Amino acid sequence: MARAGLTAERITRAAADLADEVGFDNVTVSALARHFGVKDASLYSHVKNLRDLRTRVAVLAAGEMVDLIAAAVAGRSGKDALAAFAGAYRSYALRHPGRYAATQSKVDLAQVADLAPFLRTGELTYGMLRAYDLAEPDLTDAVRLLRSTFHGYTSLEAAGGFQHSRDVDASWDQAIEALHVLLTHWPRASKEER
Amino acid sequence: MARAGLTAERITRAAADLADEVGFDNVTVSALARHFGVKDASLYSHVKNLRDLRTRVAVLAAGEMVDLIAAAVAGRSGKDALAAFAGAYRSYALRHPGRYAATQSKVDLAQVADLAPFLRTGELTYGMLRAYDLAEPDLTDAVRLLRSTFHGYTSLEAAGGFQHSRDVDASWDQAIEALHVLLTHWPRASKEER
DNA sequence: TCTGCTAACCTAGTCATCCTAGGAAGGAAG
DNA sequence: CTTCCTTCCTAGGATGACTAGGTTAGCAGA
Repeated sequence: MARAGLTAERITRAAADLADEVGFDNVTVSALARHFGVKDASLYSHVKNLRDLRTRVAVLAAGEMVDLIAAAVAGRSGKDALAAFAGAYRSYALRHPGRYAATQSKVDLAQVADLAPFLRTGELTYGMLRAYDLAEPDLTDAVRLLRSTFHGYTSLEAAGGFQHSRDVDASWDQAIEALHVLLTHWPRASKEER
Repeated sequence: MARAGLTAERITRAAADLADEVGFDNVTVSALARHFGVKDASLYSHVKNLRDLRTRVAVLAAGEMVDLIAAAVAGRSGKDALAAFAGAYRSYALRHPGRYAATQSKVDLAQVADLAPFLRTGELTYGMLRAYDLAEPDLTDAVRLLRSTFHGYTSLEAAGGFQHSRDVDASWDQAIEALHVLLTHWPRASKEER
């Protein structure tokens, strides 16, 4: 019998593709085994268990996503960078819903070998805000607000949470515009706040 | 043998409690049956299937949540109303993570008998923005941005997505403050936008 | 009190999935 | 050609969703 040529990487990639098709939660070891024309048990030589597989998909997706965002932001600053970051973020989340869901799943970071993809996203975000001249703790607050908005908007949109009365792309552009205005008029923490 | 006194409502409530304990995705018919000291099959006389059960939990949670928000917002307007809305929203999401996850799960609204809880949230949000004097389409855009931020922040916080370097409550207060500023300086859509 | 009916609940079974233990075969290194 | 590791297998246990069809509790009416 011919070997299927299984690898942790190939399995992870197939799992990510499957997640984009049927949803991250519906990725099953059995379905992957069928995809490779192989028995379920065979996958366990390459992947510890389902949680391990999910973690691998999360790392893969986080890496892909941060690469795309980095490429989009490169050479831009201020409002341009903000729009590029947001556009790349939303584009990835909508194009790869399963992969994106993976990045948002509770991953035990202690289990992750390569933390770089997760850390780079933070660095990119902080870098993007450099143009707005914020100091801590405003900087962290602004980062959190941006992340929340990006994640919230895309996940609500992907879940069909918005009615169709108003174009979703236009709303998004407007949201970016609004966030830019917000960052330029950021209400700085007064001294009595810590 | 004594009857357990099962009801769709009792099952739904138990499922919601279980969801808050172990997570919405980990709610299982078997576990609920065990909780009632009953066989799995018995639940299917009251609830069609797992999806039906999840939908019921979602409706229950949405109703509870909108009631709390409505109570918090009542009699307030402007920034006060915004802070009250946001506080009630976040408080519910953090106190009842399983229930909150249920409200965010993709619910086939065609299956839901009572749509009122879902519609009331929208009404409350639009009402809250009345003080900021926005016209369409800015109004819808602002609503979407607020919902995105609230949902994004609470779900990132619940998932442990924020580092511990900066107090999460303080960041939240600052975010509300920032959103208030944003709403008062909202960049209105110019005429060439539709 | 007895009869009947309608649920509520059960037994028994199917199917899908995750996962483990241990065996056989491909194929590269010696 | 032999050795040995890895890949993939068979076999099987456990849990969970769900169905078909039977039994019984407990109430309504005679």
